[in-house]
Amino acid sequence: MDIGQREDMLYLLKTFADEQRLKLLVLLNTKEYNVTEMAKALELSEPTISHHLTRMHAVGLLRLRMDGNQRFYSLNPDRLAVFKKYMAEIEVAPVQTPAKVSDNAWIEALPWSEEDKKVLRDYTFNGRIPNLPNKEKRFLVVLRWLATKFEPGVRYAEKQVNTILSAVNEDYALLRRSLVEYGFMRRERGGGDYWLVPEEETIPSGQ
Amino acid sequence: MDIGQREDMLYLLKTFADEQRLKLLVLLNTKEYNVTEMAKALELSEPTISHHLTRMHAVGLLRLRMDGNQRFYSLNPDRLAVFKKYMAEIEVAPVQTPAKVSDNAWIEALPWSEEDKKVLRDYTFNGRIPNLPNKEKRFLVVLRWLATKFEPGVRYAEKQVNTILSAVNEDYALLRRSLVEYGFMRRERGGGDYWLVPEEETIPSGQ
DNA sequence: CACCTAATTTGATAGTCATCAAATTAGATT
DNA sequence: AATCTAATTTGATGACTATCAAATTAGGTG
Repeated sequence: MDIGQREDMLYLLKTFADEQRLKLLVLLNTKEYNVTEMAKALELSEPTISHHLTRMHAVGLLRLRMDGNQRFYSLNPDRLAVFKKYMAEIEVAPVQTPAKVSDNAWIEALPWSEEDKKVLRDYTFNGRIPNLPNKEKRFLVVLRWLATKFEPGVRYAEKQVNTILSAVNEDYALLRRSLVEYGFMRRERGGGDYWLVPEEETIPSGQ
Repeated sequence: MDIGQREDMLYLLKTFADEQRLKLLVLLNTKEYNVTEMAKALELSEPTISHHLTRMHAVGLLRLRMDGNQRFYSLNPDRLAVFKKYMAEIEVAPVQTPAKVSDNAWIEALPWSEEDKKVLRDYTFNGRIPNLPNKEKRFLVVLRWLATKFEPGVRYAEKQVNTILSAVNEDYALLRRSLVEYGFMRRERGGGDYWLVPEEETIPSGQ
């Protein structure tokens, strides 16, 4: 991606990155509109709409048709196509990891079935789980693994739990809730500390 | 595109729409970096880089690997893929015209062959031609039609010509030049007014 | 010309955010 | 502990910009 292209893309991006302008794009996707109509549709003043339209027109995203007093704006599909091309060109190179085998060594060390370990291998990356599995069965594997990150007999404040969980996935709230729901952890009545449920009271590993 | 998706996309867009963050993306495309390295590369302070990284990490674009004191950030290709998918989904619908038949009535009124009229029907939209045809043959049809917008015997200043042509397509300069090149109009020697070439001296209509 | 309507421009205001210096946290080392 | 290094957090500042009211421009019509 050359420098001129990046500048063009940056300006296009900044134009797109506004809630009202996104709404205008969606509107204009179906047909052309004049300024008054758009102001009504978005519940904004005409000067504001005019401001946005001027900007979008300046980057070439819009076409303008004059009709008497009125100005009808419509999308410029060509320009949109250019933008989409830029976006598509952003490389999603399979990030060349330092990829030490040791990164996954901890999985092999777990006293689990091959099947469960495969789930972990599939979903972990540098010790994190960027995307949680949807299937309940695999999600349970993740939860069981998360449980190993807590010490038996120790009481954890909610904040501590959050910190530990967020190291694995951003949606730590979901994880915390799920750990309790599925019986891996318990919480003090009335909302206090959390603690690990002893292994023998837990759902057994899949086979 | 549902509402939640649009919010997600908006936040992603805002994250992308910053010069430094774009640079970071390009950097991280090849390999992981720690904060100090990135600060050096972009010639910004560490807090500033940290600020950008935090944001990018919050929307899930980055992975984080801790190594002693250092924090290595890398791209999250999955999340990038999601963003690209959003972008690709922006519709470039073939703008559905108000399509009153009356809009096209003027075409039927032309004393031309069906073939030529079909070209005009295909390319006009509310009296404009948003995308000029590439094929020379069709482009000539457009030029012949444009010629009808000028009065025989009248001398037009360049600005007048531009105004008339830009009502049809933004690239009025190309149109003006082409009208002269293909012999539909002439220009005063030394660069002055334009005028229409009498019909009988013009390239005849296709069949 | 006077008037009406559509739209833009101008000017002011408020909110967001990129940036950096200074202070703080946290891991590693001695 | 004391210290060193890497990074984040805090707080302040400046730049940008979305928004609207008021003024202005411009086409259309009586």
